[in-house]
Amino acid sequence: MPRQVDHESRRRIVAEAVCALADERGLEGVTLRDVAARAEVSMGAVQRCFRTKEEMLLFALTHVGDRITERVRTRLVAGPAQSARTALGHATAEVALLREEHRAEARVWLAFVAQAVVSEPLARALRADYADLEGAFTRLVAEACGPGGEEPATGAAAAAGPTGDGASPADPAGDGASPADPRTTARTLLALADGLTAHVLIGHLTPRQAQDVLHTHLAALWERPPAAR
Amino acid sequence: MPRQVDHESRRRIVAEAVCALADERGLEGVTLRDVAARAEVSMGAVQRCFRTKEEMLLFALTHVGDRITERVRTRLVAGPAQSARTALGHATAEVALLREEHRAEARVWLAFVAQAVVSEPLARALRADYADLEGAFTRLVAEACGPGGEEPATGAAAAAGPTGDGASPADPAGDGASPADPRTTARTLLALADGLTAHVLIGHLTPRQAQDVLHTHLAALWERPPAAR
DNA sequence: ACCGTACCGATGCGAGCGCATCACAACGTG
DNA sequence: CACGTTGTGATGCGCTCGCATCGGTACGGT
Repeated sequence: MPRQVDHESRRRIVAEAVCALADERGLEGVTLRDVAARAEVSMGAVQRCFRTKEEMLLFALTHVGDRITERVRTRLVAGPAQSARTALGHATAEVALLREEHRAEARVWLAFVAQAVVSEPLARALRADYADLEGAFTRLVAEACGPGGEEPATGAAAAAGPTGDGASPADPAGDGASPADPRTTARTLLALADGLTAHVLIGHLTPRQAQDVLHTHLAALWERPPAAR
Repeated sequence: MPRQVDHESRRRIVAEAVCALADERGLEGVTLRDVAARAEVSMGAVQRCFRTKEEMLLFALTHVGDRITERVRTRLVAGPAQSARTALGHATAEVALLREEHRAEARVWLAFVAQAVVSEPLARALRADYADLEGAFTRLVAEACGPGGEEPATGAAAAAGPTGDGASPADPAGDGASPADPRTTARTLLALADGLTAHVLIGHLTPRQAQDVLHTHLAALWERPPAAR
């Protein structure tokens, strides 16, 4: 055996095994032994990479999160010539993990979300991911609905990053005619995407039906006067 | 001891204990011993009520599901004089479990949704609940947007029940100007509510922010020409 | 009054868990 | 070429889990 192996790549291999197991048997079915067997390494190797099980799960979560946001970013810069509106549609569909080949990721993600409710470290990682996504979506929405509405999206809008305001002030007036700022629209899209993911996973909706819902919602967005948003 | 006790009420007590534990420690933290201790009964009593642990969880899930749908129904028939639009807003907020006192139910619900991904019996129960909700919401949407849009909701529209078509046909034309039928609108509301619930639970949104998102989305619904929907 | 019966609570069991430990093997170095 | 260092994989330990079992107990019928 080599005197020193690439720890980082091994961590990724283990993380993949965690995801595979979480996909088929849920997060409860993820044990150190099974992970080691699935990753085709010894249990000791897994324990060398991660001091504790929770640390392993946390790494797997950030691994999946990075992969998803990376894919969204790739999807956006791949077609910079497209309008911001279609770019937003693609990004949302990507986040919703509706495509068949990403079903596994969706299951893993939902499992982690549920676990994060009772595990603060996981919740922190999840919040960071969502903050990034919300920032990117907010910029995209502003671009799609703001100036003209149809011109191509700039690549810069796709770059994710922290947005600053942790807690938005929320409109003081409880009135109904709220202006619906881009941030709120982005939050709506994100929550809708996650809800659809869950509904598809438990079999309440087919991927096609979820796609329809998403498509209809986006279409309704553009029909409203863009300047008002 | 009485020769025969009320099994049904005991099952409910045990179900409450399951929910309490799932709320604070997640579904993985629910063990037969702890459930028995929390319900202040012996472990043998729990095993008498439910043959297996999964049967116990399934009962707890339907218990919670019934309570939520019951609350939605109550909320609707309580104010029959209100417009269908505000009724729909109240119902959606209720399903989203945004109120502080229902946070526990939200946590339990999310835990069950995640578990249902790998447990077909749980998934079945969940699908049944969602089918009911979708039916009720579809009727409510049709009433709110259909004939006039503002007249009071009838009590009949609030009664939940199976709707029939298991798989909607989905529009054949892949075009953008879809008419957005009430069913699709209802599915959007349901998915949005669930997504918001999850985002609040993991701390990405505050309840207030989620309420704003919901409120804005509903307001946008009514601004569009009602006849077109 | 008594006995049958249905129920209860405690205990036992096998399995599986996360984590700690340890002898060994494979390199880089003198 | 020998040696120390370092990573490795198997094994052990303490614990808790779900589930099965069993003697004790308090009714209800006759």
